[in-house]
Amino acid sequence: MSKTPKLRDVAKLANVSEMTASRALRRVGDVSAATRKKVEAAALAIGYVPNKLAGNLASRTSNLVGVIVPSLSSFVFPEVLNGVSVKLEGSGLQPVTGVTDYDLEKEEAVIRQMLSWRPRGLIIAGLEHTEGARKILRASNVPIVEIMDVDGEPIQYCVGISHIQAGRDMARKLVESGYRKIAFIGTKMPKDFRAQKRLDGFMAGLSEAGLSLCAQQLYTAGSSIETGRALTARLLQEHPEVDCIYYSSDVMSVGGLMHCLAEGIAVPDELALAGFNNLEILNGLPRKLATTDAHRYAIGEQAADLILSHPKGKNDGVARTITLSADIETGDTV
Amino acid sequence: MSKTPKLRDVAKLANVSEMTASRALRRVGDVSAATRKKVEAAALAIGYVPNKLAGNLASRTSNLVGVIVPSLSSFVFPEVLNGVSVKLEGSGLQPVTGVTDYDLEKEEAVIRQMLSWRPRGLIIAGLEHTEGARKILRASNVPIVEIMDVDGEPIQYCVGISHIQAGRDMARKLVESGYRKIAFIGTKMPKDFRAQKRLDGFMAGLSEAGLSLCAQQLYTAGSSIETGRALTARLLQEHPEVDCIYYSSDVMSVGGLMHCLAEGIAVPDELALAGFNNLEILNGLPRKLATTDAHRYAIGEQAADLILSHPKGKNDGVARTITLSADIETGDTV
DNA sequence: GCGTTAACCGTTAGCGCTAACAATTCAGTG
DNA sequence: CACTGAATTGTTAGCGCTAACGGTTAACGC
Repeated sequence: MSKTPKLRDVAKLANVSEMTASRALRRVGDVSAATRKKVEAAALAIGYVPNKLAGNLASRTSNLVGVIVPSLSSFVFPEVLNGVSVKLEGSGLQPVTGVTDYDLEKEEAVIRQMLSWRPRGLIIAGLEHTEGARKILRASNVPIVEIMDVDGEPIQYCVGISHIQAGRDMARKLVESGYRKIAFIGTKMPKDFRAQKRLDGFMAGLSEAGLSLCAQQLYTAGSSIETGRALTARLLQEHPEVDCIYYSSDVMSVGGLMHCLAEGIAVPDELALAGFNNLEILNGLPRKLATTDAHRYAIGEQAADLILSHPKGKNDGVARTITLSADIETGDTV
Repeated sequence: MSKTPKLRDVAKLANVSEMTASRALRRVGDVSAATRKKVEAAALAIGYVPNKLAGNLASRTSNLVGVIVPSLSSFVFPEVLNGVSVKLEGSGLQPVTGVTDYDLEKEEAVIRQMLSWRPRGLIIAGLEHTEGARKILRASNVPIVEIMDVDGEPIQYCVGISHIQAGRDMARKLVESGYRKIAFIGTKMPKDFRAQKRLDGFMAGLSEAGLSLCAQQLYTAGSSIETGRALTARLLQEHPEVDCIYYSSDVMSVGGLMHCLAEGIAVPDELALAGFNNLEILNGLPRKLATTDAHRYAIGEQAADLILSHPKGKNDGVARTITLSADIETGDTV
């Protein structure tokens, strides 16, 4: 029990060449069943664990897939990750997560770090990047999948929904349902491009109907039920006439619902609430709130699929965008 | 722009040896400021991205930290991951996540896969592993941190809370508060060792007071508000006398609260609810439910700290366990 | 002027594995 | 029985980088 055993040790013990041992353990090429058994037994006996650093270096490929997300604290990105994870399972590929904290400079550093592993693919949330990041991504010769959002210029592959459209659709739906005094509550807006796009689309949708936001609360911290509740309380105090609130996230709209429950405000009769994401926490509440399905899990799956099916060779330069439809779940609210 | 540039290309362009270029870019050893600038400029000019596979192989270390968790779908493990991530930030270490789906065989495979990257450390949820896994972990010469749970035999480092104690404490607290008809609702029990331990501790706590569970609902799917609500409804229908329910998770207890809100059951006067984890979703609800803080984030942080502070050399064979106190948040319930 | 020291840079020799090709074995064949 | 070709195994030459050590240079003191 001194050094960690190497392939050489396995080969010696099994009385074959290193190459044969390597082939046997990886199950590639022609190795007779007998020798394979012998090699496997030897590997097991000395507790051999292959060294991927060496293996990947020698074969000039890796089995890593980088996944770069702004945050892991929300409910959103873990689910994307989960979709990626599940899809990659069995393919031999391993997701590696990087977190950017909604900071594009940090994102560039993370991208650099990821690329230095020579991954089989890179999945990045968002279409906004620094020029430097864009440059190394393009030069990388690795399949790049930008996810969540399709409103922008993808580098190569792109899977997501149109947040502008999602905002606009929700505005239309709410107007159509008869609401006129519509407010907005959002968090972390400046750095969350997608939330910003939804708001832009939402306001555009209102304009189409000759309306505009009649109140607004912005907050630069993370989303939470508590925050949603507090902001809703404040907004209603200042603007009691509001009959409908659009939130940047379901977590916040649930907070709004909690406020209404506590204050005896009838939802949706006195006040309608709409969020975004279609999180699981919406299910089981006293009222089913309106939301837009952001297809988080599906986005993760499809991104993984794109990487899996990407042809080995040179990138063909053809960008491809998959737009998922962001369907509105009206719930009881609309 | 044909091949990806290598260190050699940088060195050539900067008119220095590869070694000097390497030192300059890594900022180790003695390199004059002038040459470093030259090398950095060259690297930037040709868009050099170092190859960590090669670098780590040559230096026989890596900057990866494996984090192995049962699931990413719950609210629990992403937060642990987050703690690890934040703590590792700036240290140059990168977390890599592996998911086991609460399956010990799969866990062993994931451990094997992680070790093949020769990581700087391994963080694994839980103390239960297959014999094979235990063996390779022990032989690996990599710092191993088992997290979440301290009720068992750690391999080396361990950070977590005692779930047995947590269950027992909650039982005592509830009994002390006057509840006598106490029920339990849990999900995914057979494979979730920690939930099982809490239940064991809880029942032990009841026994101490001469009580026992007066009803129980088990379910083998993931936790959700919806499931919590449904199981609560069923349990109360079958056992209307119940005055207090202990849930295996806060998500479930929130479901219970939703049922009570819908049915007009007064919480905690008619029915007390207690969960586990102290999730953020508990904040902002009409009632503050009782729970036990599982210190998820802190566990992640401390696990990362242990890896960071682990001495480079051989493991000294000294196991070390950090037990965080699982404090009860009584909320309005108790 | 010569040794001494420190700062800086280069040379050598791998890290542990695998692609590519070469070599061997061993039926089956005419 | 040499001959062919498929199946199986071995040999060679790195993958791209860095540890370890050796050399060079310039400054400085006695």
